[in-house]
Amino acid sequence: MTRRSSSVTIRDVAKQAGVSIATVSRYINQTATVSPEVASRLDEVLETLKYVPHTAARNLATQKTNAIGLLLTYNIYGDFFAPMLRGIEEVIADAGFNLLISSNLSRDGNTHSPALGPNNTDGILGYADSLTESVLAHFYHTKFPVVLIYRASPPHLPIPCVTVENKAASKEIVDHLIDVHHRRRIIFLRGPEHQEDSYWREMGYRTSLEAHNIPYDAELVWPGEFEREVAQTTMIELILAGVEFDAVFAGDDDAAIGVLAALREMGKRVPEDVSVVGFDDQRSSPYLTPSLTTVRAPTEEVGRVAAQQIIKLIRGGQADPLTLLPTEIVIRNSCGCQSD
Amino acid sequence: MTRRSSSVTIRDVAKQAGVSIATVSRYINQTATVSPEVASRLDEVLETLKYVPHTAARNLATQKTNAIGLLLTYNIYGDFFAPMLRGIEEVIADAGFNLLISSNLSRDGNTHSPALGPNNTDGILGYADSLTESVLAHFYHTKFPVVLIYRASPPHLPIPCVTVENKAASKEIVDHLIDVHHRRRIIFLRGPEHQEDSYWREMGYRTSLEAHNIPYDAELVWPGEFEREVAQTTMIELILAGVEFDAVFAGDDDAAIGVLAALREMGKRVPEDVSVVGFDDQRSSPYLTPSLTTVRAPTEEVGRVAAQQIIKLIRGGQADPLTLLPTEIVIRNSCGCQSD
DNA sequence: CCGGTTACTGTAACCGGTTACAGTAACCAT
DNA sequence: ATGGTTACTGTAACCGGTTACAGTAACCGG
Repeated sequence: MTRRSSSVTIRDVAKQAGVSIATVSRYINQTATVSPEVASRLDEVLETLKYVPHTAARNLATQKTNAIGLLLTYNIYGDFFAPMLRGIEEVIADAGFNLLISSNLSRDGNTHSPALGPNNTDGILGYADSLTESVLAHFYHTKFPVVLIYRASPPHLPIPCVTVENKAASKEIVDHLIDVHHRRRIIFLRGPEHQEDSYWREMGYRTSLEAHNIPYDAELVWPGEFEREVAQTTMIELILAGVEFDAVFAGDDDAAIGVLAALREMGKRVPEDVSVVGFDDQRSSPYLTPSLTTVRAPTEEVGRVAAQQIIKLIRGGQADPLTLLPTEIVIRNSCGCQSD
Repeated sequence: MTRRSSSVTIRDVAKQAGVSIATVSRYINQTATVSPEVASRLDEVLETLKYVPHTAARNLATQKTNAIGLLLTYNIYGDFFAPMLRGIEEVIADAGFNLLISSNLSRDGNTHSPALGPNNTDGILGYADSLTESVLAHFYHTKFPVVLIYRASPPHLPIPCVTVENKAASKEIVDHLIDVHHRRRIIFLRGPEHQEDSYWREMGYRTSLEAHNIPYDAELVWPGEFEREVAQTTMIELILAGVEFDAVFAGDDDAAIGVLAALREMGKRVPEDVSVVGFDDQRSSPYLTPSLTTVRAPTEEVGRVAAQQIIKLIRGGQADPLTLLPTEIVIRNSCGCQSD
């Protein structure tokens, strides 16, 4: 066939304007000055021909892709995902990069290499456990820019990461339950095992108990998996089993919704009989009944910061080893307070 | 400098294996058979060298990018976004494409050409009004594959689109209000002007009224903008203005949340005094008080279908001019029914 | 033994840009 | 006039793949 692509190339422009392709390239990229006459002639030709440089050709020549990859895990549910993406997209677009997204559930099973990497991106953002440790190690040793989101870097791989402060806010919200509402038997619903957020939230919970001389009681800590249904059935079982408690720290807001449903179902009043608190401050949390006391995580900011970090790295700079974004507790009614 | 990129190229592989680069290429792409000895030698070399073909080079040579673009508008809030993306990503990944995302809020203001187009994607998915009509026309005439999501194609541009059935379900839910709950003065809260979903939902509302011989009353139709706050203040004003009504079709679930808040604030009971229904069935809708009667839109399916269509187009096939995904009303308590 | 397949392989010309290097002309100071 | 700048421009060699075309050897039927 040898049919050239129908698109207009730099040579077409050069011919039309009566200059060499090098001049066209230089003018377009502003990498050298061009005589005024040539400039205006080029302006005109570029306009009439509607020339757009071919990305692949440019990438090949410059050895840059101008794209940043975002690696996701399959479980992109949840409210927090859209804001995170917005944060990322915003700064990436402003910096003139494109965003490439891939989730690692790809059909090729567990090929150790992800769909995004050095050959099609200038750097990648790895969400949670979307990257295995071995891939991470490989990227690290080849100095390929990577920033981790919602995940700490593995032991011997000092890869920059950005996530939110879980422990302090968890302690604070449990403190609130104890200090303000005099709760002492507080159930904690864990997230998925080996999940970092979950781990640190539990640490916050334990730290608060310790600080108040309340012994840790294994009978009060159960799986909630950050999921509504799981939390709901767990709570129902606990109640049926006769476990005594006066408050629930649900792990996250999704689980809190399940807890609320379970308590209503079992005839317990919130917040009179039991206080309930969550973590995340989802969009719907203010509108639950009662409105949910929880912890606000600056999700969009996480995205923004992560994007800034990877861009800094790509530009040859240093990134911060660890960015822990502050969280704040937001008091509503489910704990027993009377907010507006 | 002339420093070659550190990455291993097809020539390195060829040299190591003692064959020509053409042979390596053919083996990798399975475009021709290769003798068994060469094959096994290549397997080995590929493995030890960890060769990964350079995407840009391949794109340049084949004139394909193997990527699909998704154009977004700035307002990617909302629950519906994550599922839509999941649907898209799922089928795109399965088909071996990459997903490129860009929102059109880019700093270069309203440059008429979007960041994603023929030079860096094989086809694009345009969400809502992310593409201007003139760009759409240009793509259409150059036969560049485009599929529209949540938007109908403009008059003279038969571009495939996939969206959700709004009118029938809206009529059905208003029918329910009238037939089952004997409501007659039903407020409708419009979405943003010129928004297609909003238009068809209003058509459904009107059609239902007509079918029941209830005259359309302009006093009952007000802006809700699909936003919580707007809906809430609108409702409060209406009540203060003394408008009589016994039901509200909120336009969408977000607005319904605002309506619920306004009614509570003004001392009206739902559903005893007024029935409230929404549209979308957001994740939180079952957990509102009372649980929200609404319409379920198959958002993830929209993403999947759109992705399938664009892939079909890219592969040279025909796409369906219009895919209208069915919606279904889901009855809960806010209308007055007693669901579980 | 010979012509025609079949199976495989290599050479070299692309794809569409960027950029090192060399060259030209104009200008300036000596 | 001479040499040294400065300002601009063109030639051609890349970047790392794909693929048309040509070539070779082995095999097969007559």
